[in-house]
Amino acid sequence: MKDTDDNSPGAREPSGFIRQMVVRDLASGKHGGRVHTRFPPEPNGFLHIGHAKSICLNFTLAEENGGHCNLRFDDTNPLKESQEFVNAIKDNIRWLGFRWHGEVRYSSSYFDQLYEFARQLISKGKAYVCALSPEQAREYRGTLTGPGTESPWRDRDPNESLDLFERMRAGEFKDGELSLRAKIDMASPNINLRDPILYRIRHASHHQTGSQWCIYPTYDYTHCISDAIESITHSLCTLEFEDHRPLYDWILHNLDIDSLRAASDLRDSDAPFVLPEQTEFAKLRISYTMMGKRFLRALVEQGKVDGWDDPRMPTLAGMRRRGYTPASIRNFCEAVGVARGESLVDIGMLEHAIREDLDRNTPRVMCVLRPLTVILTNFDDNRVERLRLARHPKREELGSREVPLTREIYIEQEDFSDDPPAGFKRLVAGGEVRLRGAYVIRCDEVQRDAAGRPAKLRCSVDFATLGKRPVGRKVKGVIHWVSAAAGKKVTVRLYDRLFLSENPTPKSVEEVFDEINPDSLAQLDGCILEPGTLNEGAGDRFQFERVGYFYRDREAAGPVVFNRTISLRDSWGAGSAR
RNA sequence: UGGGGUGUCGCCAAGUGGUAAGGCACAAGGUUUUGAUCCUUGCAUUCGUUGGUUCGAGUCCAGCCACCCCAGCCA
Repeated sequence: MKDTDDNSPGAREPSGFIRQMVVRDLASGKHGGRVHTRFPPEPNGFLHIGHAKSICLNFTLAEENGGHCNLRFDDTNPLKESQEFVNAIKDNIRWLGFRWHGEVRYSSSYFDQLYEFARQLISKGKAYVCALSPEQAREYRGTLTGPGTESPWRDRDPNESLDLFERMRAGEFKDGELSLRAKIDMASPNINLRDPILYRIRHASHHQTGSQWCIYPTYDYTHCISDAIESITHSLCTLEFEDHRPLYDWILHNLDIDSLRAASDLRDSDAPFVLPEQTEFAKLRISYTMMGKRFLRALVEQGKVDGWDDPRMPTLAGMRRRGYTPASIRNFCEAVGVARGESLVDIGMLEHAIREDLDRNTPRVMCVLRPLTVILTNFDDNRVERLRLARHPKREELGSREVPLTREIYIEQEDFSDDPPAGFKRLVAGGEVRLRGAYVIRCDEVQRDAAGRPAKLRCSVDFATLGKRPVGRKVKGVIHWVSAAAGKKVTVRLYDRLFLSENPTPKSVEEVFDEINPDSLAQLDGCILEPGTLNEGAGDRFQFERVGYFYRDREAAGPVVFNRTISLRDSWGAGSAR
């Protein structure tokens, strides 16, 4: 992001092991000077901030090196996938601001080719049709410390396997009855090499291919070939696939390289065809957050949250609805970096990224969340004073807005105190405070409700203080306010972290529910917003001065709702959260 | 008792044999009609640990310790 200093002496070396690897590969001409990456989600759920890390990595790596990045749906398991997720994922990636190269890809569109390659492996005696049941296969696989046992079908004649494989495809067998396996090494210390399953029978309809197939290739078999077909150079994935790399390479190296080339996007080009290589990096984990799909799904399905796009969810849809900007998420991913060590990123880094963006780009407006009535006793009853306030304290080019001041206004309940703590610089009985962008007022009288709580303040305005310091005294406090007559009533939703513990690592769905913060959502219905904020063209993102950053929720009809994206930093009264 | 990985400031993270970048957080000052922003300053004699090689080691070697991943016809 900041390597824009092209006139600085000595171009900056890219940092991070993946960027360095690419630079090295480019220098050595390994892939004919190409960088081609891909983001390969399975459409079985919504994307979350962890996926954003991978998206940013793949797309920016290509971008920085004049390469391309494909979007490929890794859709080899029809049981878990759906078109709904395909659409949502495409939408999320576009929202983040990335554009994939060419058409969207699907592993499923390579099914014919994959089938042919499987036949090739069988013919070469590198794969066989096995009749072990899933349970038997597990027993035969052996353990972490002990070798496996070879399948009795392992040395089946290739022609017989070919015939059986064709009949599997034709639908002659039931789910689980037969499978296609690679013939590698049942004694390998790497369990992924103990004759892994390449194809399984699944009489299920697929969101892309319908009922065309009843056998489906596995991830391990599909991924490497799909990468080769798309002439991917750098295949980036997370650490848990490290043990799969030898299998990734085995499959590619046991296929005829010319047949791979002929199936690839490079088939009609002069570019050298080089096999893709897999590189792993650590997944993103964030404190007070949980990314497991299974657990997120449970939250949605059990109604613990409002849906996949609930603003408390770490999904991109949720973060978007919460008010996160694409830039903030991209900056965050850049700040976190990409390494091979498992780490737990402080959620404060995410909060910093969104505040940084919003502080710079968001117009200011006033909104009173919990109103307390104030009567300006020396302000004429039907007078409306139209004040001009800057939309942004540092960016004049953002212009100004008109804010009406009237005799009756609202201020924040917590900006008045009967019993002020040390250092309190807001309003107290007999004390003075500045109304933001307007006058200094003095609280002359406190009217109370039946319970003795302040219900209405009667204050007098010092008319000599508009844009000027009061003479003869210092008034430190500045509070926000809204005209009672002109203000708009809106609903505000305040969000807090969804999980209580810093590192939620549930084992079961029940444990997830135990981790939920009961106060993660507070809805306030009687908030009073500065008029003009709801006008056409005013935008959806604002800083409510002294309160936080808010995003207008357009999902629901009915009353106007603002979601709090993030509070302002608050160095006053660290413990006393609003 | 198998295999594959990782250990640098409270949290991320650069660093690839020449004497510990940066960001977040935190602390202290300054500016301020947002207790915000902004600015300044401070914040690892030390890189899991013990030895070794070297003029010199976070970087090389060996041992030890800790943590993560792998036994789906999931991805």
